[in-house]
Amino acid sequence: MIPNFIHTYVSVDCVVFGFDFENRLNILLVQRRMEDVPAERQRKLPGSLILSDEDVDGAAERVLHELTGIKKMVLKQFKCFADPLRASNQDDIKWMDTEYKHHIDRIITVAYLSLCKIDHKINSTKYDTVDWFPIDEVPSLPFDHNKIISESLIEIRKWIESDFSIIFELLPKRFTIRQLYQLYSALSEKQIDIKNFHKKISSFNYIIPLEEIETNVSHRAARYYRFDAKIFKKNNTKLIK
Amino acid sequence: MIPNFIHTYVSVDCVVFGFDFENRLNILLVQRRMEDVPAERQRKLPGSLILSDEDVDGAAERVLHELTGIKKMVLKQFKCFADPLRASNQDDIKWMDTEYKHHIDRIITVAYLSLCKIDHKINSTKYDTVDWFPIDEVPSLPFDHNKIISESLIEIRKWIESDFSIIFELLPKRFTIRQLYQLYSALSEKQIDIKNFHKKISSFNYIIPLEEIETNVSHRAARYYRFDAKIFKKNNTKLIK
DNA sequence: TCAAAAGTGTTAGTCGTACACCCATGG
DNA sequence: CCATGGGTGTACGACTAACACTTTTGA
Repeated sequence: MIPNFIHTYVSVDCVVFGFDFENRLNILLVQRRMEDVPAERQRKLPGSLILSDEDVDGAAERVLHELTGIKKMVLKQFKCFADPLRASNQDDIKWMDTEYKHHIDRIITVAYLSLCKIDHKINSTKYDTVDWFPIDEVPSLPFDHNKIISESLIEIRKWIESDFSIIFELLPKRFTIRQLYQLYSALSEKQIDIKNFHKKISSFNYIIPLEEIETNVSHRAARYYRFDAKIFKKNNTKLIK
Repeated sequence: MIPNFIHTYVSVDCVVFGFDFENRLNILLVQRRMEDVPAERQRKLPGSLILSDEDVDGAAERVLHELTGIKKMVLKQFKCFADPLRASNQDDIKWMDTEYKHHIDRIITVAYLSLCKIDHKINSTKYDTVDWFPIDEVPSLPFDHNKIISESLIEIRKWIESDFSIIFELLPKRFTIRQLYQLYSALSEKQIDIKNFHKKISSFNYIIPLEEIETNVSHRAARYYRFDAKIFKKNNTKLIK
């Protein structure tokens, strides 16, 4: 043992975004089980220590699969959090003692972003409770999970900017241009006129108009569209600057 | 001890870029001392294990300071490398044994980008040998350092794109627009006509023309300019899209 | 008939690109 | 006087932003 250098466990934590029907960004939180702690303090980001034969990407894929039951989810590593005091809260140390059957007093984590259609069924093999929380209703979380979430918001915006196509991971397979507009507005600083946005989007050959239109709306029904990833990849350019 | 979960050392490694007078991107490599290994195999990225009271950013700052003697260098964390086999080469294990006086067989690292004016004096308090290598002349390196470098190239391009002002960290304090052009060309896919580049750059109010001009050139002497960070921050916008 | 949103068209202005032209300097 | 690069001007086309206008639907 070298006393000066850290010798520690390493975890991954995943911030999974969804976009709800009220045009809000949401995040998946799980429940950790602890006695003597009020239910509101029981939420946390899904995550896990890394196994001895795992790479970090592999660990994140495992966490996401155990969380949702979905096989292949898009994911992006965005930052390593290693503040020496990030796991120094007594509740957190106590939780790790029981969860991992071992006393852990420092731990560094590698944070991942992921995206999920909010209407997709969540089938967790690991957690009893998995819920969507609108980002402005996320409670106070253990460790530095609130900090991770706030940095993930900056990161998802950069991600959309550098690869517009991943925005469709958050939308249903068929969507209206207004839905796309509202999602884009929630994720981008730039505010675009919706009419011009409509014109621009519908001009892209990888946005395919469907026969279906909205029903039971008190205004002219909007057309549904789908995103064609193959055509997008051919053009490859990022068409929204 | 939990056998399934990794319990490991964590290091930081820094890829420090410079831009030489032949318009090539360079990288700083240090020498590790090992007997029975040919000199060509002795190069590596500057790095260190993290100390027990350090955050990763702090460790990277320490490494950069020990490497160059410069107090504040811009730096950016870009990726955690944690392949279980990244430190499984026998030479590398042997080197860690002597360097850290302890047997280490797995180690994960957090990679950082940094930028340095290539004419700045390097005053290392830790390494005897620190040298600039043009990126296409980087030798085969230990661990996954070659992989880290190739990913850092993608990352520095993204960085320039998202914050144009950091490009001036690589240029001398006074520079010609041609120098800036050549650096930009080396870092960007977009190829711009140099005349239009000139017109655009010189129109920015944070690019200040100096009285000085080139001497001893066999053509009309170019004016020197300097970058004014304060004025840039006021405008804040990224002016090259 | 009204409100609300879909969807199309027009126009003015901005910005990038291409290129012509003149300037300055050393060989 | 020529080659080389500095530096400025112009003109065209593409894209953006603002907004008017028409269409469709339920209440």
